[in-house]
Amino acid sequence: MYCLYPANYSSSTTDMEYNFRAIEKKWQEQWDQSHAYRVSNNGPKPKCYVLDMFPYPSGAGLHVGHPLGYIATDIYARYKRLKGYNVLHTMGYDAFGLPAEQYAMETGQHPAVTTAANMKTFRKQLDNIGFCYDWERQINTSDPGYYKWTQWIFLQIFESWYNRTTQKAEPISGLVNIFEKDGNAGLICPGDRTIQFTAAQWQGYSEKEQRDILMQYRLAFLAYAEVNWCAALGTVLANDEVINGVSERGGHPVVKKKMRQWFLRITEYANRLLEGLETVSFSDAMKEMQRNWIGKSQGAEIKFAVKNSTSHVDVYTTRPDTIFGVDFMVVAPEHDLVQKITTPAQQADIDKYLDYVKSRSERERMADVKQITGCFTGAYAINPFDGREIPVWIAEYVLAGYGTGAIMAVPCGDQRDFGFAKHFNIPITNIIGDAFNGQEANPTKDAKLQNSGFLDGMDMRPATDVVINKLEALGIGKRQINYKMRDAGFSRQRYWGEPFPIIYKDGIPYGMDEKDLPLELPHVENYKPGEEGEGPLANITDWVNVAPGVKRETNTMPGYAGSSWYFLRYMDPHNSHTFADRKATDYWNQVDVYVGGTEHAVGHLLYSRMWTKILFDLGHIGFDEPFKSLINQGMIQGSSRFVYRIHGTHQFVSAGLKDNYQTDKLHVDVNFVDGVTLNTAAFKKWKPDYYEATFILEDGQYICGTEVEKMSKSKYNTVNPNELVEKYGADTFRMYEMFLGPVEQSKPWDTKGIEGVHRFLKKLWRLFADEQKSLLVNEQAATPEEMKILHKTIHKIDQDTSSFSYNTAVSQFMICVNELATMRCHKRSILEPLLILLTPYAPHLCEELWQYIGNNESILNALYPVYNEQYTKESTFNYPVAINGKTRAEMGFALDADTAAIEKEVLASEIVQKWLEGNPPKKVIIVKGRMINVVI
RNA sequence: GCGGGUGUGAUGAAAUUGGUAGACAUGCCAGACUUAGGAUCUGGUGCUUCACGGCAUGGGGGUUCGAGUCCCUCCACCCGCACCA
Repeated sequence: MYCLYPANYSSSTTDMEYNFRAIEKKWQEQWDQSHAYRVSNNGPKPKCYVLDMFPYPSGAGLHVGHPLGYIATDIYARYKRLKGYNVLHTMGYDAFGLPAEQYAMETGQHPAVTTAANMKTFRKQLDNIGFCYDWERQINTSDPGYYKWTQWIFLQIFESWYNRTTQKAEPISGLVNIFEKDGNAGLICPGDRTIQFTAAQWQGYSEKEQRDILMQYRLAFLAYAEVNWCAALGTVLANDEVINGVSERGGHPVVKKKMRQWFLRITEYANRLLEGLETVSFSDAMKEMQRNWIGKSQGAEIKFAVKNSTSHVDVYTTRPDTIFGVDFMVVAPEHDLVQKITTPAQQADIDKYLDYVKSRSERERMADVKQITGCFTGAYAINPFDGREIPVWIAEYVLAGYGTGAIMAVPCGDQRDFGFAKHFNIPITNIIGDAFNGQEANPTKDAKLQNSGFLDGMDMRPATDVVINKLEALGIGKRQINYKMRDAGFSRQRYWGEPFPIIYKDGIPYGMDEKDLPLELPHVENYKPGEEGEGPLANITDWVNVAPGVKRETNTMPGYAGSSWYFLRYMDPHNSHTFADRKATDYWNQVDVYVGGTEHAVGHLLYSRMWTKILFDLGHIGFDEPFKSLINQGMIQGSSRFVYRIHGTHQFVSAGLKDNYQTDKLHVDVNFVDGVTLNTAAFKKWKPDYYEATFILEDGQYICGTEVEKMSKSKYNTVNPNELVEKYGADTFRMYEMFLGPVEQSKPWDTKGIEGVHRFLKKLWRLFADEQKSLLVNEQAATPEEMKILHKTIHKIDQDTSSFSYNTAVSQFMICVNELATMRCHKRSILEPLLILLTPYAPHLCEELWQYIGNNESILNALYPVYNEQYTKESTFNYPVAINGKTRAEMGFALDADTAAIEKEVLASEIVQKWLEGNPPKKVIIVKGRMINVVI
């Protein structure tokens, strides 16, 4: 357990010890009353927008991992304020989501009720830590006043198409105008490339036919896609709820089922999302992840005729140069073509294989590379260049959603194709001569082609173009840019999400009238799914059926709907006329610094970037990238503790002795463990099961096993920030979280070191006041040494704070206070600037001392001290003197000393003479102000 | 499988970005003050050696006067993979 201080509940802050509880309470109340964190949407100061990824308000509350990023941004926001900026710093809740609904199913409590309660808990925990959020701007995505605008934006997307010529989203009404005049000539339909019609044809279409075509162009559109269908539960499951092919709850089988669902056509934005990365400052790793997700590749689409059939197999390949090495084709099992080309003789085998694939998750299909599966369709494709017959297979490793859902397999050049060919005894054609050894594929691009018809003898790289040109000339293929990214599924068969502002008239979807928004989520009595896997809303018939033949959409939007634009709502959160006033969005513009975890690298960040681009294209905002810079906080992991129970008994054996027994490993609450030593008395009282526990000790103690895992309630390794704030105060807690290490780095939580930070704050306090003598601060002039440490500190803190290097900033504060304490410096001219520097980190303590030494204005608005180099300049440097790179001595020289003079003195020194052993040095390297190296 | 990240004392980490490895803390050891210490202060603390010295930044190799930092290669762990948010 933690060591305990005597409870220090005095409400007075005039006694001269560091009474953090009273101080923090006092200033939090005062700042609240004075609206110290209220921010206006204008003013003469430059703006700065500092944003945290807002949390999902889970029932478990905050643990110490959550505030890591929040503290970092809070320090930054306070720092920028002291530097003279108008800082927008806000917090809210991403309050729609699956856990609340699951909880509702288990307990019958309405998600709105539990969510409100959770938000209250979060707020209390956040307040405890002393953040400078403007809480008047708090938002909640499940509030109708908020999701009204989520629905409104959805309608904008629904009523838009992506004009590939102008490269932006435009209103669908403009597209209709074009169709009426010219048909869709030159406007490739993104939903179905085969759609072609003239103006006359368009005008002849029925409304349904016209709207069906428009749907293929819309940026929010309906299409069929597979979901995880659990027949036993009668519901669609999230990937999270499926474990090894069965439902998490109940262990029932889960299969794929096609359902009509909403999608966002994010693929139209693929290229802009890629290019936009050049304009933002995200880490290289983050950009790399987004690039890989978008997955742009260049290659060719090739049409292969199928023998004795009118069908053809379209494949996408990045390596058209290897076309003579194609030994088989693989079509995705769910591809429409499969049923058309399978021969009667193979039908039974194919059906069996399709059943198998239905039970496999996409992840399993891609990850299980050792287990090669597939099935021959009986059909043969024809190589257009040499007429070779190529067997067509289906295999789970080819996914329908990528490219054309079919590949040409070149075993000598692709390892997976190679493995497949070996496994099914398909003969391998070698088109790269010696570069292929027959043992493994060689994916080289730098070989000379052989066995390749008209390409024989050609290098692979130029051959690519030759093949594509020929394909295009023959009209059986074309150059094609492809993206791995798929359109984003936007439907959930769930209750607790935004209802779609869509009604179906005779099955045709229409957007609702803006003036009827928000379409509020109706109250339901239970959360059971509707028929055929529809969401619970389908059961509320009088809500669904608006009028005869007029029905509402019963799906709801996914979690990322509300979070794709929330940063805009903070700018103008109470506006009831628009999602955010254009003046406000123009003023605040992009988020200057956005902080959150890497787990959002490809989901949330890509979606919000897309929404921003759409709103920009449609003229609603003036910028097309939401986040100017992004910092990824590391994950705080939990350090779990384990006890070992001898199988079938109540006896627990210490970790060092466990191998002598057959034991069960059980999590134990980390709060019962000091380091690795178990508090056996507390453990026995933990659960009734353990009341009769007995222990086999080593050296008189019970030692626990340890493991680093995700911090989670179920693993009993969570640490609640409230308890630490209670014991040490918010200022200590804030600084300790920062002192742990770089914000970007993941690390397991360990409470042990928090004492050191607390001691530091107490030591700082004693520079100002003392139990016996009370106020110590005096008006004496500072010495050069004192000015030197002060200005060194200003320099380092300013730099580190602006670059989010908070761990090293905290150590600099410690170094500074240690030195000042040694010098017994109590001078106002030194301590006052130091307090301002520290304010972003420990605001309560700094405000208290600031007022204590006679300031009347709040330190929150003080002026940041300015570094003056003149106080830190050194005239001499203590050079490390190395022999062959190994430091052997130190010698001091003036920084402006002559190199030759230094060399002479170094060579003459006793230690260097000793190592030289009378020989002349081979070389002497002198780096001014750095080091000296003598090579012998 | 693919993609991204991390690896330095007993522990969290630092290292002016190729220049004294281990700053600052925690822990531990010794001491001072003290009725007391859970306050405070002082000193010590990578490993090894009596010492001179030698060895140390996940393993192996390389470039360099000089490598934690750059290059090659191998290993271990963590995170994500499209319906958790």
